[in-house]
Amino acid sequence: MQYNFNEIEAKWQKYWAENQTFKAENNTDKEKFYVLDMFPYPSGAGLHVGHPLGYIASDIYARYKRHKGFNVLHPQGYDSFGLPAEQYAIQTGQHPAITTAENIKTYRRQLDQIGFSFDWSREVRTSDPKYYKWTQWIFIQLFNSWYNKDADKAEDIETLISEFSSNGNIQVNAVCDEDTPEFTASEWNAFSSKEQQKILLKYRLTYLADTEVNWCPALGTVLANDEIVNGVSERGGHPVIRKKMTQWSMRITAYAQRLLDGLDTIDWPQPLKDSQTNWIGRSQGAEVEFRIQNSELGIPVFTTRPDTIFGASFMTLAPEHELVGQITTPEQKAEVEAYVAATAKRSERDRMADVKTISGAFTGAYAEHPFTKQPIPIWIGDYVLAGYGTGAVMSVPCGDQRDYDFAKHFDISIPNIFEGVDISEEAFADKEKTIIANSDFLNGLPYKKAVKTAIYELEKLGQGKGKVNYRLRDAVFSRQRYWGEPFPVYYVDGMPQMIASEHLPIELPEVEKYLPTETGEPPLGNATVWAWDTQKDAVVSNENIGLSGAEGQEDNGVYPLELNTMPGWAGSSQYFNRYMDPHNDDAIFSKEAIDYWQDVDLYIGGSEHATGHLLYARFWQKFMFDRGYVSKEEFAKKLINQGMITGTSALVYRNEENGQLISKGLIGNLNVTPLHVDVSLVNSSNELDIEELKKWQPDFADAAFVLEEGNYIVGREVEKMSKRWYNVVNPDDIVTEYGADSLRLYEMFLGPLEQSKPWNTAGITGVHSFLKKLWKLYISQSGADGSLSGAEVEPSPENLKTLHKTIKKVEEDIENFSFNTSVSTFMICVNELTAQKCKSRAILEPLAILVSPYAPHIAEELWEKLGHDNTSISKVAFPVFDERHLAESSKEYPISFNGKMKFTMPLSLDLSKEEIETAVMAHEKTQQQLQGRTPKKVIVVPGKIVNIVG
RNA sequence: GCAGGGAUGGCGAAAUGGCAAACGCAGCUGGUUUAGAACCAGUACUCUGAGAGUUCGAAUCUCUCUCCCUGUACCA
Repeated sequence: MQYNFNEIEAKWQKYWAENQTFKAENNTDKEKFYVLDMFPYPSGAGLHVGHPLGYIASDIYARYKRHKGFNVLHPQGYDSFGLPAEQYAIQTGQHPAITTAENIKTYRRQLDQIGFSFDWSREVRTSDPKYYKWTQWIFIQLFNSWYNKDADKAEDIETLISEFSSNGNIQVNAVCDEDTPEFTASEWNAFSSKEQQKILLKYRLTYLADTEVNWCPALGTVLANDEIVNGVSERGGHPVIRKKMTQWSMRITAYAQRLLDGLDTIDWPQPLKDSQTNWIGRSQGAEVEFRIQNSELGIPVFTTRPDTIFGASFMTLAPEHELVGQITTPEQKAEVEAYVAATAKRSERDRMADVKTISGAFTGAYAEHPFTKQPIPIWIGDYVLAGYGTGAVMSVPCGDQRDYDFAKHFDISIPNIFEGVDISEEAFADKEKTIIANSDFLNGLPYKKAVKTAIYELEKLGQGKGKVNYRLRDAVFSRQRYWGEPFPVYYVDGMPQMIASEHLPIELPEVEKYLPTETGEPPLGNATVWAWDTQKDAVVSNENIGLSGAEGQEDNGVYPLELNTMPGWAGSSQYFNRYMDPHNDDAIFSKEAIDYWQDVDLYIGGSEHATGHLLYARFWQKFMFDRGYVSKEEFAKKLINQGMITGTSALVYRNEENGQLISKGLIGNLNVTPLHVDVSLVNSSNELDIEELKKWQPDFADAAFVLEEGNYIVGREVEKMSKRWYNVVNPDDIVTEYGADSLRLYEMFLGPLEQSKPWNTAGITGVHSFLKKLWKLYISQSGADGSLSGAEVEPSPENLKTLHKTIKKVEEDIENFSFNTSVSTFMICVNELTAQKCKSRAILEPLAILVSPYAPHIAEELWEKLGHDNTSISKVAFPVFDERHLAESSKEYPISFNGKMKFTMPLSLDLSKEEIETAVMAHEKTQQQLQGRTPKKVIVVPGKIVNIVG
């Protein structure tokens, strides 16, 4: 009976679906285990073989945990809002919901045929109103919260309002906008409602603020930084300008320190933690106030080196700094304005690319040194960024290379404040070796002490204090897009109002076209039914909008709704918790569900989400924790980044002399151009199928080929899997030809999970023939019914030894996520058992269970053949390793001389060190090696090795 | 520039202080057999990027260098 994988796989996939084999229960005494994949964006291209790698690994782990008796939650869903569907809609007029639904269908079919043990009853789609209802709900919770620094957590905005009305904001220690004014309780109570709302926005965890964006007038849209190339739009090459727009932002900066500290509590890859750490960018130093001469103004600067304050010979402001206009002297005005204008014209990208050119302008103004009271010239320069720190620096040329270069370029003095250091060529920035000189009270102090003293003296003067600065900025949360979550927000008199949670979801309105409006409003500006009626609590036609807010007009309670939508990361920031209770219409999840499932035990996905999704999700989780909705401050205990599967492109070489295609081995010194050809045209020996190539692209139909030994040998190149290089391998083809179990095994067999590795379809025959051997081990080839003969015989000690060393290795491998070595172990095991002609049920049953996480279809079929009718192998207990079967009485000891192994000899494991030494020394080969010399030393490691030195 | 990861047969890799290259692909030899293929038996290659150190013993630990990948950057 043949191993008919197509039939077997279809049969068991149907069985699992019909029996809901992998449905996780919320009410059970079993211990929980939550295995999660990063859910995919369903793109139109479908899956290639690189995509399922992480899913296969997590599926193996989930199946293993079920065998181990856990109640496993292993859900899957779709991150289905996003740009490609919208762009397709702009081009074709097709509603993104339709394209998205079609793509999901393809994804589901492709995922199903690989045999994943997902609990599909819990599927979520971020673009489903039933799902985004809760994304909108979280937004409202954020709006209704502020960050209390004293409690170090988010609290209900009502607690802040009551504090304001009884004590004002003087004693409030909150994370808020820089420009928040101070007020007393009576002042607060005297404010108009609108004024109060404006002030509260400065505290809310999501707030409206003016933000600089990249606006492309020709395309009528905001562009992300990566959509701009050389200052013009990537698409169309239109100019892009910086524009201030009112946008929703998330006060993630409130959580900067906790996001940093939390990293120590989770088992995530170090590179990922490092990029989050860098992204948050904590730096410790001081804020120093420099007063401007002949002026009331002061300029605060942030520095990590307050110890070098006596070396500050000038100040530099970012050209965009708000004080530039006010402090510039009439004589310098023309130069400064020209410089500011020139900088504004340069794109971010230009500025970043060109860091070598030094430019700047003198404002004519002077600041006063806090200690020496000497005048310090104030310059502007584009090496100072408006968005970091205070947008101004105290320039210490002797201690900072950029300041040094600037000073040299503009001939500003470079005082040396370091003991025994030569600064004639470059700045000196080694903190550890720093001894301060020429600095009054700091003279002779090393770096750390000098910093402390400098801060102490600044505080005494009232011109500075110790400060921690973060690179992390608040996250802009508005997008001028159609295909995203609408905000549950309407505007009364320009102030944002939240729609009450019970009226959610606010569903995306229909629009005629998915482009921005002619007046430059986002696509939702095209919607005609997009106003909120506060009487009916419903979305109504825009025509009903009253003349609300206008002086003397009657307010009919119908207001315009927000036109922006939420960014891609909104839907993915709490989806892992929604899986716990995905159909709950009354709450994002029930308390029982979150209490039981708690958090993700294992999260597998790509490292490209390091500073996006994974940072925002941690932020929202901490917020949900503060507000008491979840019990874990970190949502995923362990995270693994699977590596990328790269493609192995195939290349033919065109001789530029005569246009002939030259086989790779014959190129020599010829001038050739490599051309990509489809990988499916090449066999495992790199031989090209010339006839198929001619059919594949007409360009090759008449080409002449220069062969070596009768074949055309292609070149190979490992590149990213992409249509462009004709190296994409579709899992559907692999499944049809070799089966899902072969695909699963092969993806694991390729190499360590976290490593990037090239795909080469040729190698799959190895694991495929392993499966055939496994099948043969169980199924008698002669018996027509495929019955197992001799299954009841007692296993031999040899059989048991093979089985138990396999159990041990496979269990260790799964726990260590070393799936590639498990596959080798299975191969060795089956090779051994085949050689032993093992037919014993006591061996074959546990082996089927061991294999089942990796190759579940064949395992189910063999389990059934072993007589377990109509039951799934998926929840059978994992075999228990028994050391007794591995017990050995003797070992083949390697005998080495000065560390080089010369021969082996068998010795009993019961022998003592001395007995081993005696036996080894007595051996004739030892005497041969020594040639009469007496060894200096004999190292005996019982059970391992003997080393003779001398 | 900075941070992180890496370098082992022709290829993917295994071995994390004790017999380097398990397992598989490709190659070679032989056999059974075929329309194509498939299957079985057997087999070679190579000495861990370079250099130094620690050790009885190093692919593995330490240092220096070279090269490759990934991320990130006038961050004060």
